Amino acid sequence: MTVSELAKRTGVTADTIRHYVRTGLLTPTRDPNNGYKRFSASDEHRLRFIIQAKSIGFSLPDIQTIFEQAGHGESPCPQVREIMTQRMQEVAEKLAQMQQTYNTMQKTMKLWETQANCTPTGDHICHLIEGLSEGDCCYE
Amino acid sequence: MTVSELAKRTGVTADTIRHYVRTGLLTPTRDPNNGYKRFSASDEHRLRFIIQAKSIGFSLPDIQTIFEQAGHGESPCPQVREIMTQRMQEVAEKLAQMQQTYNTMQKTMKLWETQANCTPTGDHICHLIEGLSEGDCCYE
DNA sequence: CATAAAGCTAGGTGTAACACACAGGTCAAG
DNA sequence: CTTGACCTGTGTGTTACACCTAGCTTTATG
Repeated sequence: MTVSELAKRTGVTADTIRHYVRTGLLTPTRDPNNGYKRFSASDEHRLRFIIQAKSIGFSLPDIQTIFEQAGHGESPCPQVREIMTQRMQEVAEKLAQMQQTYNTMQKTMKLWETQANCTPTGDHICHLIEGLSEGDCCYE
Repeated sequence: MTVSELAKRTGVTADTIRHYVRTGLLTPTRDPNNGYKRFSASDEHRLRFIIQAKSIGFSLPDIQTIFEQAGHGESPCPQVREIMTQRMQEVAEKLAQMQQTYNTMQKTMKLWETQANCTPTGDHICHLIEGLSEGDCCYE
Protein backbone atom coordinates (compact mmCIF):
# COMPACT_ATOMS: atom_id res chain seq x y z
CA MET A 1 0.00 0.00 0.00
CA THR A 2 1.17 3.53 -0.68
CA VAL A 3 0.57 6.50 1.56
CA SER A 4 -2.58 7.64 -0.20
CA GLU A 5 -4.06 4.16 -0.38
CA LEU A 6 -3.65 3.72 3.33
CA ALA A 7 -5.05 7.19 3.86
CA LYS A 8 -8.21 6.32 1.93
CA ARG A 9 -8.68 3.05 3.80
CA THR A 10 -8.40 4.67 7.21
CA GLY A 11 -9.94 8.08 6.63
CA VAL A 12 -6.96 10.20 7.63
CA THR A 13 -4.96 12.43 5.32
CA ALA A 14 -1.75 11.35 3.64
CA ASP A 15 0.01 14.17 5.47
CA THR A 16 -1.06 12.74 8.79
CA ILE A 17 0.42 9.37 7.88
CA ARG A 18 3.63 11.00 6.74
CA HIS A 19 3.76 12.77 10.05
CA TYR A 20 3.43 9.50 11.95
CA VAL A 21 6.21 8.01 9.85
CA ARG A 22 8.47 10.96 10.50
CA THR A 23 7.98 10.68 14.23
CA GLY A 24 8.52 6.94 14.22
CA LEU A 25 4.99 5.78 15.04
CA LEU A 26 4.81 3.94 11.75
CA THR A 27 7.78 2.25 10.09
CA PRO A 28 6.91 1.29 6.55
CA THR A 29 9.40 -0.36 4.24
CA ARG A 30 10.54 1.41 1.11
CA ASP A 31 9.97 0.54 -2.49
CA PRO A 32 13.51 0.14 -3.86
CA ASN A 33 12.40 1.40 -7.28
CA ASN A 34 11.14 4.80 -6.33
CA GLY A 35 11.72 5.27 -2.61
CA TYR A 36 7.99 5.38 -1.87
CA LYS A 37 6.78 4.24 1.54
CA ARG A 38 5.17 0.80 1.43
CA PHE A 39 2.66 -0.11 4.16
CA SER A 40 1.69 -3.61 5.23
CA ALA A 41 -1.50 -4.88 6.85
CA SER A 42 0.33 -4.70 10.15
CA ASP A 43 1.05 -1.02 9.53
CA GLU A 44 -2.63 -0.47 8.88
CA HIS A 45 -3.44 -2.15 12.14
CA ARG A 46 -1.00 0.07 13.96
CA LEU A 47 -2.51 3.13 12.33
CA ARG A 48 -6.02 2.15 13.35
CA PHE A 49 -4.73 1.70 16.87
CA ILE A 50 -3.24 5.19 16.78
CA ILE A 51 -6.50 6.68 15.57
CA GLN A 52 -8.44 4.89 18.27
CA ALA A 53 -6.03 5.89 21.01
CA LYS A 54 -6.09 9.51 19.89
CA SER A 55 -9.88 9.56 20.00
CA ILE A 56 -9.78 8.75 23.70
CA GLY A 57 -7.34 11.52 24.49
CA PHE A 58 -3.91 9.96 24.12
CA SER A 59 -1.04 12.00 22.73
CA LEU A 60 1.30 10.71 20.05
CA PRO A 61 4.18 10.37 22.52
CA ASP A 62 1.81 8.43 24.79
CA ILE A 63 1.10 6.05 21.95
CA GLN A 64 4.77 5.73 21.19
CA THR A 65 5.33 4.73 24.80
CA ILE A 66 2.64 2.09 24.57
CA PHE A 67 4.19 0.66 21.42
CA GLU A 68 7.56 0.42 23.09
CA GLN A 69 6.12 -1.33 26.14
CA ALA A 70 4.24 -3.80 23.99
CA GLY A 71 7.35 -4.31 21.87
CA HIS A 72 9.26 -5.44 24.92
CA GLY A 73 6.63 -8.08 25.61
CA GLU A 74 5.34 -6.20 28.64
CA SER A 75 1.68 -5.45 29.17
CA PRO A 76 1.02 -1.80 28.36
CA CYS A 77 -2.30 -1.86 30.20
CA PRO A 78 -1.12 -0.45 33.54
CA GLN A 79 0.57 2.43 31.71
CA VAL A 80 -2.52 2.93 29.62
CA ARG A 81 -4.67 3.30 32.69
CA GLU A 82 -2.21 5.66 34.30
CA ILE A 83 -1.82 7.87 31.26
CA MET A 84 -5.55 7.99 30.83
CA THR A 85 -6.05 9.24 34.37
CA GLN A 86 -3.50 11.96 33.83
CA ARG A 87 -4.89 13.07 30.49
CA MET A 88 -8.37 13.23 31.87
CA GLN A 89 -7.24 15.66 34.52
CA GLU A 90 -5.49 17.77 31.95
CA VAL A 91 -8.49 17.83 29.65
CA ALA A 92 -10.72 18.76 32.56
CA GLU A 93 -8.46 21.69 33.39
CA LYS A 94 -8.26 22.94 29.84
CA LEU A 95 -11.99 22.57 29.52
CA ALA A 96 -12.58 24.72 32.57
CA GLN A 97 -10.11 27.29 31.31
CA MET A 98 -11.75 27.49 27.91
CA GLN A 99 -15.18 27.76 29.45
CA GLN A 100 -13.88 30.66 31.49
CA THR A 101 -12.52 32.36 28.40
CA TYR A 102 -15.78 31.81 26.60
CA ASN A 103 -17.77 33.37 29.41
CA THR A 104 -15.49 36.39 29.41
CA MET A 105 -15.93 36.71 25.67
CA GLN A 106 -19.69 36.65 25.98
CA LYS A 107 -19.72 39.26 28.71
CA THR A 108 -17.41 41.44 26.66
CA MET A 109 -19.54 41.19 23.54
CA LYS A 110 -22.61 42.19 25.47
CA LEU A 111 -20.80 45.15 26.94
CA TRP A 112 -19.60 46.25 23.53
CA GLU A 113 -23.08 46.32 22.03
CA THR A 114 -23.73 49.68 23.58
CA GLN A 115 -20.31 51.19 22.91
CA ALA A 116 -19.36 53.32 19.95
CA ASN A 117 -16.24 52.96 17.87
CA CYS A 118 -13.27 55.11 18.71
CA THR A 119 -10.44 56.78 16.91
CA PRO A 120 -6.93 55.90 17.94
CA THR A 121 -4.93 58.61 19.64
CA GLY A 122 -1.37 58.66 20.83
CA ASP A 123 -2.39 57.36 24.20
CA HIS A 124 -4.99 54.81 23.30
CA ILE A 125 -5.15 51.91 20.90
CA CYS A 126 -8.71 50.66 21.17
CA HIS A 127 -11.09 51.80 23.87
CA LEU A 128 -13.19 48.70 23.52
CA ILE A 129 -10.34 46.66 24.88
CA GLU A 130 -8.63 49.17 27.08
CA GLY A 131 -11.92 50.06 28.69
CA LEU A 132 -12.20 46.55 30.08
CA SER A 133 -9.53 47.14 32.68
CA GLU A 134 -10.81 50.50 33.86
CA GLY A 135 -12.90 50.58 36.97
CA ASP A 136 -15.91 52.06 35.23
CA CYS A 137 -17.20 49.01 33.49
CA CYS A 138 -18.60 46.63 36.11
CA TYR A 139 -15.84 44.23 35.17
CA GLU A 140 -13.14 42.64 37.20
CA MET B 1 13.22 49.15 32.00
CA THR B 2 14.82 45.82 31.26
CA VAL B 3 13.00 42.69 30.28
CA SER B 4 12.76 41.31 33.78
CA GLU B 5 11.69 44.61 35.30
CA LEU B 6 8.84 44.87 32.85
CA ALA B 7 8.00 41.25 33.50
CA LYS B 8 7.68 41.87 37.22
CA ARG B 9 5.52 44.94 36.70
CA THR B 10 3.08 43.16 34.42
CA GLY B 11 3.05 39.66 35.82
CA VAL B 12 4.18 37.81 32.71
CA THR B 13 7.45 35.95 32.28
CA ALA B 14 10.53 37.50 30.70
CA ASP B 15 10.34 34.79 28.04
CA THR B 16 6.86 35.89 27.10
CA ILE B 17 8.07 39.44 26.60
CA ARG B 18 11.03 38.26 24.55
CA HIS B 19 8.59 36.32 22.43
CA TYR B 20 6.49 39.41 21.79
CA VAL B 21 9.60 41.31 20.81
CA ARG B 22 10.70 38.60 18.44
CA THR B 23 7.35 38.58 16.71
CA GLY B 24 7.24 42.35 16.47
CA LEU B 25 4.43 43.06 18.93
CA LEU B 26 6.81 45.07 21.07
CA THR B 27 9.66 47.18 19.69
CA PRO B 28 11.94 48.26 22.51
CA THR B 29 15.06 50.31 21.92
CA ARG B 30 18.46 48.86 22.70
CA ASP B 31 20.97 49.87 25.30
CA PRO B 32 24.05 50.74 23.23
CA ASN B 33 26.35 49.58 26.03
CA ASN B 34 25.25 45.98 26.34
CA GLY B 35 22.58 45.39 23.68
CA TYR B 36 19.88 44.84 26.28
CA LYS B 37 16.29 45.62 25.38
CA ARG B 38 15.07 48.87 26.95
CA PHE B 39 11.33 49.32 27.44
CA SER B 40 9.50 52.61 27.81
CA ALA B 41 6.21 53.42 29.52
CA SER B 42 4.59 53.23 26.13
CA ASP B 43 5.92 49.72 25.69
CA GLU B 44 4.43 48.81 29.03
CA HIS B 45 1.10 50.19 27.90
CA ARG B 46 1.27 48.12 24.74
CA LEU B 47 2.09 45.02 26.75
CA ARG B 48 -0.85 45.55 29.07
CA PHE B 49 -3.03 45.91 26.01
CA ILE B 50 -1.73 42.62 24.67
CA ILE B 51 -2.42 40.85 27.95
CA GLN B 52 -5.92 42.27 28.07
CA ALA B 53 -6.68 41.35 24.48
CA LYS B 54 -5.39 37.83 24.98
CA SER B 55 -7.63 37.36 27.99
CA ILE B 56 -10.68 37.94 25.83
CA GLY B 57 -9.63 35.40 23.24
CA PHE B 58 -7.55 37.35 20.73
CA SER B 59 -4.54 35.71 19.10
CA LEU B 60 -1.19 37.43 18.81
CA PRO B 61 -1.60 37.93 15.03
CA ASP B 62 -5.01 39.45 15.77
CA ILE B 63 -3.39 41.91 18.11
CA GLN B 64 -0.71 42.68 15.57
CA THR B 65 -3.45 43.51 13.09
CA ILE B 66 -5.09 45.84 15.55
CA PHE B 67 -1.81 47.64 16.18
CA GLU B 68 -1.29 48.15 12.47
CA GLN B 69 -4.78 49.53 12.00
CA ALA B 70 -4.38 51.92 14.88
CA GLY B 71 -0.95 52.90 13.62
CA HIS B 72 -2.48 54.03 10.35
CA GLY B 73 -4.82 56.30 12.25
CA GLU B 74 -7.83 54.12 11.44
CA SER B 75 -10.24 52.94 14.08
CA PRO B 76 -9.53 49.30 14.89
CA CYS B 77 -12.92 48.88 16.55
CA PRO B 78 -14.81 47.40 13.60
CA GLN B 79 -12.04 44.85 13.10
CA VAL B 80 -12.02 44.13 16.80
CA ARG B 81 -15.72 43.35 16.77
CA GLU B 82 -15.35 41.18 13.71
CA ILE B 83 -12.41 39.20 15.02
CA MET B 84 -14.17 38.72 18.32
CA THR B 85 -17.19 37.21 16.62
CA GLN B 86 -15.00 34.82 14.70
CA ARG B 87 -12.93 33.77 17.70
CA MET B 88 -16.03 33.16 19.74
CA GLN B 89 -17.28 30.71 17.14
CA GLU B 90 -13.95 28.95 17.10
CA VAL B 91 -13.78 28.71 20.85
CA ALA B 92 -17.33 27.37 20.94
CA GLU B 93 -16.40 24.66 18.46
CA LYS B 94 -13.25 23.65 20.29
CA LEU B 95 -15.15 23.63 23.52
CA ALA B 96 -17.76 21.27 22.13
CA GLN B 97 -15.05 19.05 20.71
CA MET B 98 -13.19 18.87 24.00
CA GLN B 99 -16.36 18.15 25.88
CA GLN B 100 -16.99 15.30 23.48
CA THR B 101 -13.50 13.94 24.06
CA TYR B 102 -13.96 14.23 27.78
CA ASN B 103 -17.22 12.32 27.68
CA THR B 104 -15.59 9.57 25.66
CA MET B 105 -12.75 9.40 28.16
CA GLN B 106 -15.15 9.04 31.05
CA LYS B 107 -17.11 6.28 29.35
CA THR B 108 -13.90 4.50 28.51
CA MET B 109 -12.58 4.69 32.06
CA LYS B 110 -15.80 3.23 33.39
CA LEU B 111 -15.65 0.41 30.88
CA TRP B 112 -12.06 -0.35 31.81
CA GLU B 113 -12.81 -0.73 35.50
CA THR B 114 -14.09 -4.22 34.91
CA GLN B 115 -11.44 -5.31 32.43
CA ALA B 116 -8.25 -7.16 33.24
CA ASN B 117 -4.83 -6.34 31.89
CA CYS B 118 -3.59 -8.20 28.86
CA THR B 119 -0.30 -9.44 27.48
CA PRO B 120 0.76 -8.22 24.08
CA THR B 121 0.79 -10.77 21.28
CA GLY B 122 1.85 -10.48 17.70
CA ASP B 123 -1.64 -9.48 16.69
CA HIS B 124 -2.65 -7.19 19.50
CA ILE B 125 -1.13 -4.21 21.19
CA CYS B 126 -3.50 -3.40 24.01
CA HIS B 127 -6.94 -4.94 24.33
CA LEU B 128 -8.17 -2.08 26.44
CA ILE B 129 -7.87 0.20 23.44
CA GLU B 130 -8.43 -2.21 20.63
CA GLY B 131 -11.51 -3.55 22.34
CA LEU B 132 -13.21 -0.20 21.98
CA SER B 133 -13.73 -0.62 18.26
CA GLU B 134 -15.01 -4.20 18.39
CA GLY B 135 -18.72 -4.70 18.27
CA ASP B 136 -18.86 -6.48 21.62
CA CYS B 137 -18.55 -3.50 23.88
CA CYS B 138 -21.74 -1.47 23.64
CA TYR B 139 -19.68 1.27 22.12
CA GLU B 140 -19.99 3.05 18.87
C1' DC C 1 41.51 46.30 43.80
C1' DA C 2 40.90 41.75 42.20
C1' DT C 3 38.06 38.07 41.96
C1' DA C 4 34.48 34.89 42.56
C1' DA C 5 29.69 33.89 43.14
C1' DA C 6 25.08 35.07 41.80
C1' DG C 7 22.03 36.80 38.57
C1' DC C 8 20.60 38.38 34.19
C1' DT C 9 20.49 38.61 28.88
C1' DA C 10 20.13 37.39 23.90
C1' DG C 11 19.35 34.23 20.79
C1' DG C 12 18.81 29.32 19.39
C1' DT C 13 16.08 25.47 19.72
C1' DG C 14 12.05 22.42 21.26
C1' DT C 15 7.06 21.61 21.90
C1' DA C 16 1.88 19.16 19.46
C1' DA C 17 -0.01 17.62 15.57
C1' DC C 18 -0.31 18.19 11.63
C1' DA C 19 -1.16 21.45 6.91
C1' DC C 20 0.88 23.44 3.08
C1' DA C 21 4.21 24.27 -0.58
C1' DC C 22 7.17 22.72 -4.10
C1' DA C 23 10.26 20.35 -7.18
C1' DG C 24 10.41 16.29 -9.23
C1' DG C 25 8.88 11.33 -10.18
C1' DT C 26 5.07 8.03 -12.04
C1' DC C 27 1.38 6.32 -14.73
C1' DA C 28 -2.20 5.96 -18.25
C1' DA C 29 -3.77 7.93 -22.64
C1' DG C 30 -2.86 9.37 -27.26
C1' DC D 1 7.26 9.42 -27.02
C1' DT D 2 5.01 12.98 -24.98
C1' DT D 3 1.50 15.26 -22.48
C1' DG D 4 -1.03 15.94 -18.51
C1' DA D 5 -2.95 14.38 -14.18
C1' DC D 6 -1.64 12.67 -10.10
C1' DC D 7 1.33 11.37 -6.61
C1' DT D 8 5.69 11.45 -3.58
C1' DG D 9 9.23 12.98 -0.19
C1' DT D 10 10.97 16.52 2.25
C1' DG D 11 11.23 21.24 4.00
C1' DT D 12 8.87 24.73 6.23
C1' DG D 13 4.94 27.17 8.72
C1' DT D 14 1.61 27.20 12.46
C1' DT D 15 0.54 28.95 18.26
C1' DA D 16 2.46 30.80 22.20
C1' DC D 17 5.60 30.41 24.60
C1' DA D 18 9.46 27.40 27.77
C1' DC D 19 14.00 25.81 28.14
C1' DC D 20 18.97 25.96 27.37
C1' DT D 21 23.43 27.86 27.14
C1' DA D 22 27.40 30.88 26.60
C1' DG D 23 28.60 35.03 28.06
C1' DC D 24 28.02 39.69 30.30
C1' DT D 25 26.76 42.36 34.87
C1' DT D 26 26.41 43.22 39.29
C1' DT D 27 27.38 42.32 43.98
C1' DA D 28 29.92 40.29 47.86
C1' DT D 29 34.28 39.14 49.69
C1' DG D 30 39.25 38.93 50.85
